[in-house]
Amino acid sequence: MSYSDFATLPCTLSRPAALLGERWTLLLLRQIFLGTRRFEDFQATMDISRSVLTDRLNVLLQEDVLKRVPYHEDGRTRHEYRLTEKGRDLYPVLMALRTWGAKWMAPDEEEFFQLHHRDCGGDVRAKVECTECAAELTARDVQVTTRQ
Amino acid sequence: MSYSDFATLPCTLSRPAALLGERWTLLLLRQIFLGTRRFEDFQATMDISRSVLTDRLNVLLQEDVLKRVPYHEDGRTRHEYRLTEKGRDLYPVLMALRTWGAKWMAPDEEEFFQLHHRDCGGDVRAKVECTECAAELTARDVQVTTRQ
DNA sequence: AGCTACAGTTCGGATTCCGAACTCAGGAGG
DNA sequence: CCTCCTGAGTTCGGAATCCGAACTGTAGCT
Repeated sequence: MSYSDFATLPCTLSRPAALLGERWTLLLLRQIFLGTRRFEDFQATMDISRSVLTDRLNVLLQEDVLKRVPYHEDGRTRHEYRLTEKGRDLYPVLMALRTWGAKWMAPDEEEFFQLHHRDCGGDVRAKVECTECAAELTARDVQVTTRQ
Repeated sequence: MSYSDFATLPCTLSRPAALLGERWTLLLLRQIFLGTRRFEDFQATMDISRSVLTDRLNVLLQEDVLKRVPYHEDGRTRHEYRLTEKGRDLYPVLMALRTWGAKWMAPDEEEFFQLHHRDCGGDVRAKVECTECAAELTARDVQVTTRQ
């Protein structure tokens, strides 16, 4: 079993983990959620090599996380990369990373960006809950049943 | 700015994203949350090369996500890798991946493992909420304010 | 026609990864 | 004491991936 086999295991955790676990992919998604959409802007802000950027964008297009959308500027037609619904749905993953980072890897300096609930100005955090009783859960509250 | 610079940016999202975005790291954490603790078992179940496994474990030790704990077997003392509190706190990240995977990458076959709330047997899912008003949030409900 | 900007592609060298063999420590068995 | 065995790495040569820089192609503007 090689790395890429985890992308096809019948496991709803290994599949996303293999996809997003490739180098640069999480950082690329961060940049996208921050509003970057164009090849040149990804390249300039992240300083990723152009060939790897091409590859990662293509993988995310293929997985239907991103879509190429035409736009007009100076009367020209170009394309930009935007999140699909599937891609937007990755928000909790990024927020879970950020919530963890805020607790355990917080920088001394000022934060690079801040997030607030539009309606009430409150802070944003990720959590795990039970769909039945709505209790907030930690790893210890959850029973794992492995197949066989 | 190279890849590793994202690990030291004053950004609570880029730091975890750079750490967990290295190849194998998310899959390694998955295996740990499934109960694997020993070098040989990681190597056998994931089929990762031994040198890369050594490297990834060392990074997670250095970041205080894992700790080496002595154990006894056949009268011998060996060491195993266990989650620290910081490591256990990554649970929402893995659950967010799984929630996304269940919605968008679900396999046709039977799931590799299942999760249930110990107390009530309910399903487990990750979500994003506002710490003020407790509303569940999507990317569109959140205002991003970039520094400067 | 020439210049510019965006969005890639190509390619040689550097880095990382892989697989297999090797090392090392400690206990068991003789 | 000597040898075997096992877990946990380390080493190393070849393969794959990544990087940086240059190159290509397309379309509009002057």
